[in-house]
Amino acid sequence: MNIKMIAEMAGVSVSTVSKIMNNYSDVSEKTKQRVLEIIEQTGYSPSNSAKTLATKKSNLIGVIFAGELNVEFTHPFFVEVLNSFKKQMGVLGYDLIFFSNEKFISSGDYFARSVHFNVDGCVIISGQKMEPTIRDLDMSSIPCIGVDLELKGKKSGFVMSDNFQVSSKVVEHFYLLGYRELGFIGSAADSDISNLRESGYVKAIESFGLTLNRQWFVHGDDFFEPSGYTAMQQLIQAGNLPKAIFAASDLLALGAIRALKEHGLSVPEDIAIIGCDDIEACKYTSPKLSTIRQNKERLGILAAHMLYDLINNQSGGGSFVVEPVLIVRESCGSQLNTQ
Amino acid sequence: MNIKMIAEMAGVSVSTVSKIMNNYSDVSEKTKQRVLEIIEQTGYSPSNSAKTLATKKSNLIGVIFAGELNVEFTHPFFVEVLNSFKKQMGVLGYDLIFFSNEKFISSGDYFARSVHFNVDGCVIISGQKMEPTIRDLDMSSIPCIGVDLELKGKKSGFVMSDNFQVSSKVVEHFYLLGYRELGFIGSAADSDISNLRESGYVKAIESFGLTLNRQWFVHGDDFFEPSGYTAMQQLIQAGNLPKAIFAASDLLALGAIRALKEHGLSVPEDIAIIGCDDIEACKYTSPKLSTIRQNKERLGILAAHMLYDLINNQSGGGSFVVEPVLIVRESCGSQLNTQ
DNA sequence: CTGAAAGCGCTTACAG
DNA sequence: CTGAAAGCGCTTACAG
Repeated sequence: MNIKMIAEMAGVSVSTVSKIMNNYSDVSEKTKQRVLEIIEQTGYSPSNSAKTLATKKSNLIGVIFAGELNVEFTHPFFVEVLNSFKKQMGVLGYDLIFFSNEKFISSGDYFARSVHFNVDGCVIISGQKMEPTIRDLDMSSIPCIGVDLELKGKKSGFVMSDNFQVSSKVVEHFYLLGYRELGFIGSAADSDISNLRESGYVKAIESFGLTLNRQWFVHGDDFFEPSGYTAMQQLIQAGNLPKAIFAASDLLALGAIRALKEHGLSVPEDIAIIGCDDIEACKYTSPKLSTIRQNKERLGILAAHMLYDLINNQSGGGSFVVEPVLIVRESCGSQLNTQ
Repeated sequence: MNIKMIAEMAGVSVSTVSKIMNNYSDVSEKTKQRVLEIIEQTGYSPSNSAKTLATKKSNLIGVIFAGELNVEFTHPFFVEVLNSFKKQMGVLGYDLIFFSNEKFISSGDYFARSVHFNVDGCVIISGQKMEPTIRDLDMSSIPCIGVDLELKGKKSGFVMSDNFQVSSKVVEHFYLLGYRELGFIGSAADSDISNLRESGYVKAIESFGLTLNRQWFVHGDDFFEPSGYTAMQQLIQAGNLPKAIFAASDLLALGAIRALKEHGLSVPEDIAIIGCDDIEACKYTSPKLSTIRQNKERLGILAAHMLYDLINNQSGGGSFVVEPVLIVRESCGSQLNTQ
């Protein structure tokens, strides 16, 4: 079934059918109805490849997770941003394509893949370690939006959480609850996100006039639970513990709590803990984990709208920062101190 | 940059370049090297739409989540199967496309979307309620693989967990631990998966010669935590509690545990519980949740290979069943009884 | 071993 | 308001 067959069935030319499919106004209402009816009956759907070839627009958005391969869909942050991005992009008339073909000329070449598929734009979500080839895409003429990733290209923009606020909200909360001795558990030294949170934390501690004690700052190898466990053990072995700890991820926080429990210490009575990310498990642990939530839905929606504007030349990029929110549950000791 | 420009730069014809790109053998090694070098230098990547138009093969696989819209990426099962499917499909040379465009003629028409994008095949993952339009795709000539979804078309196949075994492993485990009074918490009456697990559970109870007591079978409105909580409350109110309960999802199990705790009952001492799915939270709750895990990675890999074979006419469909595995943690009371 | 030409299914000036 | 024709960038018989 193609446009030629529809044209024949309706007794009109191919051009006329095309015009009708694309909402041109210079077609008589009569022929329009007739053709539309046939399209309806036959269930005809125009070939996207032919259309893309003729127009250079594919209505496809490339989705890229700039980090370790094949963890994307199990990455809680990515997945939620993506969900809201997809929904919004769908409303705007676009479908999503994921690059996974490993037979590709050079598998990390996102720019080549983007021209290969003629995508109208790309969304790039920041993962653990960024691949350098992302820059080629960023600098190209293909519209790109970074999520938690600072893109600088002429046709690029980005959205991110206010990472300074992430940490500053934690410090403020600890401060108001009366904690003065604050520790930190981060990921590896080469993690941008962890470093951003740590430096924001340090700045906030200083701006609250608290004493910064580096011996309470420890780091794991990644953002996962065992790293938090090991990091906390270091702290315990060292002897002198802080009263409250901010962990750069919920899993790190959970690992820390496990280590604490094993040493007969309780959270939040002996030590208060706040995590980061608000993963599903926070609600079901004991104590329930207080955490910082990024507004992932908003991040996704903003990314979609910015990308749309970039594609349609309605904006020259730029960036949006969205405010994180502190979720108070049990592990920070709020109830403890307000009782 | 297109094939014509490459041809001119190399001083050969477009046909020759095409042959080289597609690994035809009837090209001299000399010209082949020259052309390859130019391709390398220019970073040329052939247009997918032109290629698709000419060959009717897109190297694209449509990914469909047959259920409520826009929950897909936050669905733990979907996401893990997809991760492994994507990886395997990538190795086989395919990319993935997600249908989200809501401006499409009729947004639920998966068949039309599939021809629109000329996908080589589709993977359909079973969600809560299946949309009837899935059948059109199933019955079409487009290769399809269902995951946890029985497809019947000539060019279709499916992979699924052995749902009878899911329940039967639970009953066996309970039995060996000495529990004789077994309850069940399911989702709504129209959920296929919940029903499958329930009937398997009933069959297993009977085959172990245990007494089936329907008053210990309760249902929530969905698979989420609050439903488990409410269902458990019903059971508690009714007075007479079973000694062990199998919940059709981990979240239902977690809700049930919360209700139990609130009534001063403890798990597994007063009542043992096994969930289903093995979500991440299981490891971090207290007690840690015993559960049944579907082999999602295997499901994804199998789906990819079957789809590949279907696309390349190397098989006529069929189905694979993969064995679920019981993950013993704390909530089932294993330690309790073996001490 | 190489190349000219038709064809895939659309869109878009352009002529009428 | 309608249609003929060129063109988008590939592939593939086919001729040489």
